[in-house]
Amino acid sequence: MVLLPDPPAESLPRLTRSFCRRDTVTVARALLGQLLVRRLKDGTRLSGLIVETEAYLGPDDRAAHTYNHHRSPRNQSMWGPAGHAYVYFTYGMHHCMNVVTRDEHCPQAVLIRALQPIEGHQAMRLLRQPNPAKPLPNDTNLCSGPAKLCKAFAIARALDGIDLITSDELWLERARTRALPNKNIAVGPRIGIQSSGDWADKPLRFAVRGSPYISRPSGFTKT
DNA sequence: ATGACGATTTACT
DNA sequence: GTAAATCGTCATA
Repeated sequence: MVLLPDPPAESLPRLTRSFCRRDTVTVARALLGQLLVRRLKDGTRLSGLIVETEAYLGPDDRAAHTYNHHRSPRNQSMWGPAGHAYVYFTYGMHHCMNVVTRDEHCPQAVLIRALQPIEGHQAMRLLRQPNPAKPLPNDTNLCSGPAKLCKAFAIARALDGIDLITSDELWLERARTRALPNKNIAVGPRIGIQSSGDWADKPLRFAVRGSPYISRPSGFTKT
């Protein structure tokens, strides 16, 4: 089982806009092992290593919110520059967060699906608060899904469109210089998009191989 | 104005 | 394994 090492306690250099502007699959892979950081209003710092991502490839991608060039107030962040957040609300109760990739008017993004909690476990637990009488059994479930991590990080529509490169509320830090080697990346079809025809089968989900912090251990077809 | 639909999670059989 | 929760968004009228 491959556990990622904890990054140093002090803050790391940020990921750049150039990092995010690259090919979306490349970014989805390169984000694995990098740190998502949140500063709450009260100053609390939360962070987690990214262990699972999905690539959404724009107008051609039937599973993407920008399929067939669909553009609306909801998804306009995907049409903007790389390095901004696309946060959407779904199922009447959940938020999910993406990192926008490529150039402006090329509406692609990487969905962040799971994190390995690093800083602020206690605050995250309070934010998740599934049932105060029945606390979460362990930290592997804290951020093991796209909506769970948004809840734990207090990420909602108010943060949609935020610039992850310059923001002091939500940003990305470089926890590893080299991309995770391919042999340590599990690859499979994306989750929850079964009605998307042939795009449902494409290998656009990426995870740190063997990590206990991912949303679902099954479904991976290759490295 | 109305109805169908989620890039999900949780509880329950 | 299945089902319920719950509502913003968008297409249609």
